[in-house]
Amino acid sequence: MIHEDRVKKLNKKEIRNGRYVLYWMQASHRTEYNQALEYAISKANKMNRPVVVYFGITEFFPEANERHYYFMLEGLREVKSSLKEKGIPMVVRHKSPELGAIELSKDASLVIVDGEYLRKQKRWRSYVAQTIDCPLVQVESDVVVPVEAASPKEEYSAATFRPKIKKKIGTYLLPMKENRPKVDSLEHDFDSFNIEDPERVVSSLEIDKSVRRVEDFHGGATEAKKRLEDFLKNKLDYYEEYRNDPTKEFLSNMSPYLHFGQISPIYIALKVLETDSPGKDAYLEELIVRRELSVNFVFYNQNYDSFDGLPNWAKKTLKEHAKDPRKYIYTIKELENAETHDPYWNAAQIEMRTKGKMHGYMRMYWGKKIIEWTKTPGEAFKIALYLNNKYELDGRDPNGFTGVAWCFGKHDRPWKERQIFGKIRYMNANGLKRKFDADLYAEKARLIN
DNA sequence: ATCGGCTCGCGCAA
DNA sequence: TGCGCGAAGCCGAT
Repeated sequence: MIHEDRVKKLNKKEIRNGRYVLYWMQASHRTEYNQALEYAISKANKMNRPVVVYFGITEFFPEANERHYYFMLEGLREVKSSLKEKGIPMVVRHKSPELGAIELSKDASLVIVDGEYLRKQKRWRSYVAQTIDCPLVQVESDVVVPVEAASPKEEYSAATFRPKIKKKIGTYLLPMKENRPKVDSLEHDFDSFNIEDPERVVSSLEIDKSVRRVEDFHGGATEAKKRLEDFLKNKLDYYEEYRNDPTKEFLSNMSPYLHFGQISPIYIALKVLETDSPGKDAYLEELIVRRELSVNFVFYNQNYDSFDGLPNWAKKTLKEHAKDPRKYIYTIKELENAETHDPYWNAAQIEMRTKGKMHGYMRMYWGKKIIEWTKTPGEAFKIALYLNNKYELDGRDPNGFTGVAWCFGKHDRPWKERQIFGKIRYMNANGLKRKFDADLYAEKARLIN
């Protein structure tokens, strides 16, 4: 059973007697622990209809480049084959996602879509909801606690959000029974875009190819689970101690997989709870409280991707210091090319550019320094978000928008006023050195550059 | 090494 | 209305 709080009717149209139940896959690129897929299967079984899964690949997805497409396609290839094992066809169309959903809805009894919280995806959903002639039902499948159940409003900080979501976790963090569709529909013949070979697909698409795919991360549910097993076995015990040390490898590295929905946060959390590791609580804090606080931010704050979305005290103090003299001013190109005077900052930028994932601790330092080394905080915000979305495999994620905003005071508190930063929390290289061997980190980056 | 101050707003207790 | 407290802070005093 899928909890009713995950389910939201996006229009008021009636279920009709169509040929199949359509699942428009958008956020959750997986077949395991996918509540939207399960919901579609259970609806279809009740109506004695087959399930059809649809995915639309557009070349115009904002800020997506070869790095993201390749990782996504590796994951989608796996989705297609595991759906096939369940007797479910996956139809891929090479067009804007909402247009294919509308076309395929014409023969559907109803359409299910998974949950997403960003502007563009919300617009696609509402356009489809009003255009099609059957229900569009959203099932939130990439959070432990559905966003509106966790809190009815934008939260001020982790401290205000934590007690609210903690009370709800038990209600939603449950093992899920997976059902097979009763009606096999593989014989249905759909015109589908071939995604067997990610390399070929990427070269055939007219996308931004200036950011190459990475060697360090490969997409797909199998790869995600392999990494999770390694984390639980070898790293979780030391997570609390070493997670803020970027010279070590003690993070779960789940964020790219979570971003594309290739693994479920519920699946991860249940696996973590099966252990008796001392790192459990610290990790679940990140996976659930912090991650879903970021969903709360993008869901309730329409300006999640700009300076305007910051709390008033932060905007005020940053504006008051916008004209303070800067010792260093770098252009976006110099930052992008890791050409600053600061070897630690450069190392972080190189790590992101080369690996597709910057260490979590360095993301804070990295963002703070962009404020310090650009002309205005408004420009700094744009540059930080641009670089984050371009190079991180988990770019464009609620976590990314929230992480950048945090550097500018979101979910944080004021500190002693100083030049440029005002009352925003300041960070400097001494802090890095206090916590880990920063020169080793810089040296490692030099080797991969 | 450790500690208090910095500073705003939330939310609970009263 | 008062008060405690907060993602990773820094900084100066002891």
